Amino acid sequence: MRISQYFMPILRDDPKEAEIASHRLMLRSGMIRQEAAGSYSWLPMGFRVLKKIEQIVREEQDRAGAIEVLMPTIQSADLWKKSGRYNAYGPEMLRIRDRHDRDMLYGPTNEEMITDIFRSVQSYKDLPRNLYHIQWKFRDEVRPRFGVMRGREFLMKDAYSFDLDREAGQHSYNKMFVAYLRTFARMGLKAVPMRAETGPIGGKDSHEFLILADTGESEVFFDRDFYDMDWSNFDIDYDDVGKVAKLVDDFTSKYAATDEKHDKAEFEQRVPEARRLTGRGIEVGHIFFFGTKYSEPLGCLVQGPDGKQVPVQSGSYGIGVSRLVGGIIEASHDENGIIWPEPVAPFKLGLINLKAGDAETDQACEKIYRGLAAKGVEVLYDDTDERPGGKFKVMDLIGLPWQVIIGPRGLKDGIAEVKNRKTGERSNVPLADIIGRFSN
RNA sequence: CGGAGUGUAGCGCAGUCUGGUAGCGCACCUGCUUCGGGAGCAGGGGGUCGGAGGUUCGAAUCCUCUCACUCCGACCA
Repeated sequence: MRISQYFMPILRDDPKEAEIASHRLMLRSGMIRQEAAGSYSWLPMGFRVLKKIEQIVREEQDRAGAIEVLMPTIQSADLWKKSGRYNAYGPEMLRIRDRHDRDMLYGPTNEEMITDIFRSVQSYKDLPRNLYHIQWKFRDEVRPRFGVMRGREFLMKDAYSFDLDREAGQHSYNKMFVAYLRTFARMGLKAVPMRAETGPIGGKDSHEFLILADTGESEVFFDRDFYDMDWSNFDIDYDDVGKVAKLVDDFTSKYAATDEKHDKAEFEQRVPEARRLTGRGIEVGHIFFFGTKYSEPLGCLVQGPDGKQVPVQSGSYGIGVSRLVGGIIEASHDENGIIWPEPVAPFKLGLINLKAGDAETDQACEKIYRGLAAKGVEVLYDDTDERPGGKFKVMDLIGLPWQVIIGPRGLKDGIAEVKNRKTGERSNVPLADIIGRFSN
């Protein structure tokens, strides 16, 4: 993409309303634009990141055997009245009337709807199943803040598992647990699973996945061992019940809790002082096992091998996709701007033409730009006639993992400068080697 | 929902107390000089002053109502 043809409204100054780093940087780098309290338009740069994250989530859900569907944002209130949550949910739920005066709502979640969908299944032979979708939700928060980290409208992946009995349900829960470890690790995050309150959704088993960031909403206490574990390689056979359970055990046997669940005495007893870590965390995922909480009232029954009808056992599994965009920035930025982990970066590298309009420089840049594009490398090419200083600032701000800098000075010797955004490391690379270096 | 604020050009702000031609910086456009970490000079464009009503010869400014947004607290993926 050529910046001269792109839409990337960079703000030179900090917008006054943005208090935290991710919000400030997302506005400055032209990723988002606020439309109302807690609701944002995703501009090209932000949208690219959102889609990358969404795709990683999708791939890991699929890998774990979940099946993608898409349910509407606007739901009929009927199902919610049946489950009892229409009254229980409170003003967070945005209630709407259609032209026939029917009660509708903008879905804050989809347990009722998916359970109703699943009622068509009659036999245990069609279990287990796990259905998920990635859809916009709306929760009318009293006080939205922190940009996309706590908006009212947000993109969420929610999955729902259906099993015949508690034991099978546990395996479904464990599979999602492992899928979450993989998902966050692929984004360059260490999201620590912590035992959680089950909250209004209810249920027995529940874990939250939190990433560490100073601006996190809750205080967290955990064992340093988490950081020494292998977060990169959970290549696992999801059908191997024992191995999946073992991995979950490994990650849940160590102490980790948010302030809500924190038990000081237990923490001090189980974790040696040298390994005790405290900090703040941002919740990016939450999984529940809630059994028959919805299947019973909504009549989602299947016939077991013994011919008896039983309500299915369910769990639900959420990931805050749009929140992750902010969360990743909170976990990865410096005073100059964003530092994107490569798997979610909007572009892999930024190509800077230091002297646009100069025939030789233009030609060298053009050759590299086309060469990389031909190899499928995502390049943002700054072909504008801005001054070098401004280009450097903007490129650091938007945080692409690599910068390739080409100007007359290096061109004399046939070299380009390659800069790593994260480490700041620079090296001179012969022009002829650039394309090879960045093609996979 | 309690408390505190703010709405004036794309962004950041002054002007409001004390009514009298709507300003400044950045950004933007034109030209010239510059050109490896946010350049200089000259010229220029852009505003229903959040909205409605009122007072007045005259309202960004005073009065009434209203809407939106931000921050702190309680609450949350």
